[in-house]
Amino acid sequence: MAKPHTQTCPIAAFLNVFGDAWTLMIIREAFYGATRFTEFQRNTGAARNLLSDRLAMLVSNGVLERQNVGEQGTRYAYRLTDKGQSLVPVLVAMMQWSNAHMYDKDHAPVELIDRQYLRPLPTMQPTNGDGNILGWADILAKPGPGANSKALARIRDSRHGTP
Amino acid sequence: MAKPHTQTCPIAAFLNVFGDAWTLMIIREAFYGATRFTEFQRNTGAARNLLSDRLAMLVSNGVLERQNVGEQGTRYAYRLTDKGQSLVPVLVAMMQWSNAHMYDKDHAPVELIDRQYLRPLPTMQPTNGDGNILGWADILAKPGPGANSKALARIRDSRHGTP
DNA sequence: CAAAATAGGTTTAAATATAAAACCAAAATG
DNA sequence: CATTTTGGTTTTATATTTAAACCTATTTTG
Repeated sequence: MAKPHTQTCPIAAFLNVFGDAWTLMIIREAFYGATRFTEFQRNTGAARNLLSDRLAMLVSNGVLERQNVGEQGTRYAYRLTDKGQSLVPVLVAMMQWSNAHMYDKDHAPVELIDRQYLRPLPTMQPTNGDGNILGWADILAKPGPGANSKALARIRDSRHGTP
Repeated sequence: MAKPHTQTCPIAAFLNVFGDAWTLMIIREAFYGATRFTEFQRNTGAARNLLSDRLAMLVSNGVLERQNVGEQGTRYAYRLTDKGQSLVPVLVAMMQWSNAHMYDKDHAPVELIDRQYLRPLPTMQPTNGDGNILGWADILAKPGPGANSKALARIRDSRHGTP
């Protein structure tokens, strides 16, 4: 992907890395255990040149690392770094939204289950420090220490920013 | 966007709607309070033809609804439906990941704050029914009632599916 | 050990999508 | 009633994606 987003915004920054049709499919496969180029290709169906580009992009962004695995080189394994592993909440949120809204009741193709007790995971939701669930109305988007003047203007103009 | 993903998979289904550079920027703006075409255009920077396509796609997917607002028609407001509102966990997970991994320490441009107590939100994480935080290793991807044979094979072949 | 198959790509051409600007009609504003 | 705003559509140039062919090094097979 090009990087269309120049805004100083965490969503824009996220989309500059993951905002295309294939990158999160690659991440999904990495979580499901894929490590080899061919495995990603077979399981995602992405064109090989795109897959090549995206894997390199993810490595350069520190989301995956490429390890040499063959005896004489030219065999590689792509694995999630810690940075990549911490995408779990994003993937889970996406799966839960899809399961709830994209399929008829009780027709989800994949369910997320607690491995220990074999119960479905509750829907992830934002909470405050006390564990109370927060809706969007309870959340304030506050300019952080890295906000520039454009970001400040955008947040100020929104009907959801710091009052 | 085309819809490249034919897999029976909640991530693929999600990406068929949101897997491009602009759609989630539009959703972000909707959460921040934008409702009008021009407002989305100004705040995202998307080309007008693309914005037009994407808004129509989101309406046809039931994520936004288009309400007539002018007295004589041809003035419209796009608002999040309940389905759209329930994207909050996805957006929050993305923002939290970005804040943690894409900026230097204490340089996040936007922080999410509990509006009542004015404290930063804790990082959203998947939990089990008892509220215990689960890592990916604690989660099982189980074929749901809607899994077809291809989905079953993919989950079985993964190193993370039902044993 | 030779032959065949596999891994991990790169290159190329055609199809598709995006970007940017121009254009337009209806409605609101002054 | 002239001007501006809104909500688009159309057009053209550019960039990206797709699909297939191609390539070389390494493994595996017989």
